[in-house]
Amino acid sequence: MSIDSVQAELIAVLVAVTNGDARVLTVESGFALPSGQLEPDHRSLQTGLRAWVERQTHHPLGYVEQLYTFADQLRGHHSRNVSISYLALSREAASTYPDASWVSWYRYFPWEDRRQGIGLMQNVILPRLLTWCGASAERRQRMGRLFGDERRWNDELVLERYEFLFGAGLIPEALRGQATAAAALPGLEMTHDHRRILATGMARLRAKIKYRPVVFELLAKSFTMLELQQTMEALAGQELHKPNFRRLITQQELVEETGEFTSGLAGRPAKLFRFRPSVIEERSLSGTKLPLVK
Amino acid sequence: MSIDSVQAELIAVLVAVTNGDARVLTVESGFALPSGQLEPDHRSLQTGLRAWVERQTHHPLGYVEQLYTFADQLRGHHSRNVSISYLALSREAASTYPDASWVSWYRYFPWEDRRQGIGLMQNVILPRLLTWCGASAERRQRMGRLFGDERRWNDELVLERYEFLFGAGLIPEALRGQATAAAALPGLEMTHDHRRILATGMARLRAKIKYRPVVFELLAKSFTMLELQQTMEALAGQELHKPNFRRLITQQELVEETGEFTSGLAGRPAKLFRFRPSVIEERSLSGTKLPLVK
DNA sequence: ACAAAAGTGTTCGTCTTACACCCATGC
DNA sequence: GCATGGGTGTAAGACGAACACTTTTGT
Repeated sequence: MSIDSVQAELIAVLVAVTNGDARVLTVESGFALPSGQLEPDHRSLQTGLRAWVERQTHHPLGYVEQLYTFADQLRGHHSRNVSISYLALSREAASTYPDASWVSWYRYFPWEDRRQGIGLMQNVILPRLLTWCGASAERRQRMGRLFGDERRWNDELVLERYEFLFGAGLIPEALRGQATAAAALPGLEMTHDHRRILATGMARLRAKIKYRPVVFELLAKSFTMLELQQTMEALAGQELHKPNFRRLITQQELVEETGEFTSGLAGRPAKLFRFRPSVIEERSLSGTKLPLVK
Repeated sequence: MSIDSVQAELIAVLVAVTNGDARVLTVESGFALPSGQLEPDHRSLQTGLRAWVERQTHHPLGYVEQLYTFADQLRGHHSRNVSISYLALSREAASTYPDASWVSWYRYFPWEDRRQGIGLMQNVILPRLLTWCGASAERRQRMGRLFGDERRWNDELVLERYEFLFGAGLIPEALRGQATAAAALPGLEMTHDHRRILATGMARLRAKIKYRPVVFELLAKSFTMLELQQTMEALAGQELHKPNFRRLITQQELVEETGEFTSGLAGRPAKLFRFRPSVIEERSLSGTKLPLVK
């Protein structure tokens, strides 16, 4: 039972939604997620991450949640790198530090955005997956469950879909060090397994918004129903049924009217709402619900 | 950006269900969860845990899932201990290694078992919590949501309830190093924050069985509907409505008849079922549902 | 015969989904 | 007037919970 020398690193999936666009904070021109070494004066992992991100972005972090921990074995050494990844919600800050940029997460996962139709899916991805499946009934079945069927698309399977595509050799990260450079799918590449970590964060957030009122961390203090809906849609990558969305939100008494209205835009002025702070506690114990597509 | 010296430790919440009793593997006479140092020859954390538990219990591990990672700051040192906790499902093995024992998890959390009535809750816990709440409406409200109300008890809030009791000073672990030794609640103590880790594992498992068919990791190859139901009840700490339970399970086509029957017991012989292996994949993507109480 | 457990049918009410429609503003 | 977005009512249907009842064994 030898005692191992280990380094601990924090990796953040920091999400904001701006203009109906779900974005992550990246470094190295979008090629990496921000990460940093755990420092000895941090009392806990969470405070360590918080301090570190706030120093970088000059913006207070809202919700923070641990995602996953994994260990890389450093070749040749008896040393090891433990990476602890976090999901954090924020709003896009004016002053991000140099070299950092907010990038739409759908640039890394174009197939996860179904709001503008599913042409990419049907014309590019499905055909290539089908050839990879070949005669294997098992592969076809799993493919059907992950990707198929317009109706009953499960938005939470981001990671599973990524790993399926990875296994099918359609993800550049999977091909590193291999000669077979099969043409990759549309979608930006990332260093190491950062794209996998991002997929984990997306999946977690898509699941989370359905039973905890974390969306409000992504919105301004007051907002219209449409803004709220479009934020949800940006995260889910799907359109929602407007009338039912309104009802669901109001029924749950998550929000209250501010008394103000929007103006100057097309259409009838919309009521402005604010989040009822008293429900932060409550809802975390019961659950928030969403209507299904369109 | 100083590089920190870190040790990594694995902690397991290893669960089995035997005779309608949900149990965890413990060491030190039930005072600690099994844990071990991460060794350099483990390729990943998961395989490290797997190898380590299988060596200890001589039983193959079924389902394994990461729970949470936290860091202790070692006083006086510039050194740090990173603990990575796991939930693992197994069946009780004949040969566990010396000093290890399976203990019902309700011995640590008696209030989480509502199958034999809720006398403890009503007679001991609620009165003491009420005095602690005093006039604070906020505390009372939160208490009501976590503990109250017979009807609409949420079985997944194991950790939240533990932390509420912790905050109320009713958990011995909270009082260490303090003079005020208020009489603690029934329920075994554990070292460090192992009881909190166990609570995390219980909560995760109670949530998991509702949307992934992991229960089958805990059962023999063939089983009756009643055995399946009692296993679920042991985990949930609640009784389920028998006729509806049957229907829900059969409707979902999770199981198939083996053709065999039980015999020798009281009552009408029961059909034996086996889990349909083909659904391991499927269900992990859709979901399993359960009826509510009694 | 009776207790104990297995197993089935059906009703009632709620929640989800979808459709249809009216309202208020800018151009 | 008409396009755009805001907002409400309601009916069809799926699903969950509860109740009543029949069947098959051991003692």
